[in-house]
Amino acid sequence: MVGRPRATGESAGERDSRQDLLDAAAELFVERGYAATSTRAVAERAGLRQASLYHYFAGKEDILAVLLEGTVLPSLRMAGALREQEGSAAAKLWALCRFDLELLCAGEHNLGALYLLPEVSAPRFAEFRAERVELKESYRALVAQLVETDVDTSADLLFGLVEGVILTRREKSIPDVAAFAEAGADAGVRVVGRADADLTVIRAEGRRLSGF
Amino acid sequence: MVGRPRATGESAGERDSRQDLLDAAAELFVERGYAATSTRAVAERAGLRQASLYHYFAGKEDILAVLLEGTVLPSLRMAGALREQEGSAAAKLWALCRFDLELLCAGEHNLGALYLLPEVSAPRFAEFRAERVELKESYRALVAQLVETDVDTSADLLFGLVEGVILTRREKSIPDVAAFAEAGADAGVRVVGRADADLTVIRAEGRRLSGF
DNA sequence: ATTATCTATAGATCTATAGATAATGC
DNA sequence: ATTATCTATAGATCTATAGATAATGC
Repeated sequence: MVGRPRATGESAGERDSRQDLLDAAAELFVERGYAATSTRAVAERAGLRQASLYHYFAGKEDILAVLLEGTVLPSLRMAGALREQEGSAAAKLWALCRFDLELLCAGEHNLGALYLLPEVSAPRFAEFRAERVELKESYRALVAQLVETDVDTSADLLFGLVEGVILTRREKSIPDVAAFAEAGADAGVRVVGRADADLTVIRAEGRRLSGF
Repeated sequence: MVGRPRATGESAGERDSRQDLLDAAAELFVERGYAATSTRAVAERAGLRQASLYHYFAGKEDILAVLLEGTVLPSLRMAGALREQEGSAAAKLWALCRFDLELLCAGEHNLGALYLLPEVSAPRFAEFRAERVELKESYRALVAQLVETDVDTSADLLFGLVEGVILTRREKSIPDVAAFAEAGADAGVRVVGRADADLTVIRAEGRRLSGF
């Protein structure tokens, strides 16, 4: 290994020190929040001394920005892929809900909880926020094809249903993620007024669309 | 007014300085978060100097505890009142969802966002968290009467749908709160599988139950 | 020579306490 | 005398920078 050895004796994790820092920050930001997490806490959890963090990141905000970016991009890509396919709006909505729910439930840390941090409203994170607005637009466009009135309200409620899993996950672990995501997607299409009788068909088409 | 006058010249607000401090803290904790809000910021927004805050509160945590307490108690009371009435589970669930949604949408500040603060997981706020668990139990008990399988999952999704409005409210204002709350309650009973055909009846009974 | 780390620290906070002061009430 | 406020400050952070050091690579 090039460079001075760590004072702790440990060597970098499976990937590298930068990734060690991101992992440590993810865990601490989710559990304690951004402002309450010091650069010292992040660095030391990663096995480094506080100042060494500045070799990899321009500052604390930079770390949060990198973490946030990683959480929306997959959903945006999925929404785009669905848009370009043939299929019913209900099935696309089902597939999008399921995908987002799986993503929010996946991973050791509840990374979706980063959205909840009040610091995210700072100008520094405007790009991230714009991407979330774009994702919400995708939901809205599908909802518009499925309900006659109150498109905005339905889209708000549906988006809330999906993101509500972040709050659920904060208080308990979700044992069967796949089942939970499907049940959530079912609930999503019910919110926009699909009768249970149609669900079997929608689900089957939704699963097919997810493969692309 | 007894006591030394404020250095700012202002006198206390409509109620008293303690309430001025609570209002200021509510606004700042919701917008910037707990750790990122200094006692100086709270005191000065309330028109006092930093140290004067300690005349009313033992510390910063104490302020958050008081604010949190005020946000669950009304919902718990409503859940209790519904439990003691005659009525269908679907109508009770509708009424509870509507009540909570109204509450979360009411008030100048998005006080529900206080639940999102990572600091709430500290031992100091265990009582508040226990009360939220109790509220969630009320949802679960009603859901258990309405779905056959996956009671827990349905209750999680439903609770998420309701609390999701906190996230919605962070990004946009809700113009017609009453309409939004009813639409949300409708969506709630749909999530537990009620067909649209039954909704008119459920709504009518739910509104009647809300009056108690 | 380059790199990854370290130690040390300046300067800016922030919380909570000690004790003074400017009102009213008795 | 009591109360609500103030000023001042101790002590504990915390972020970011400066500059040293211990490896490898050439």
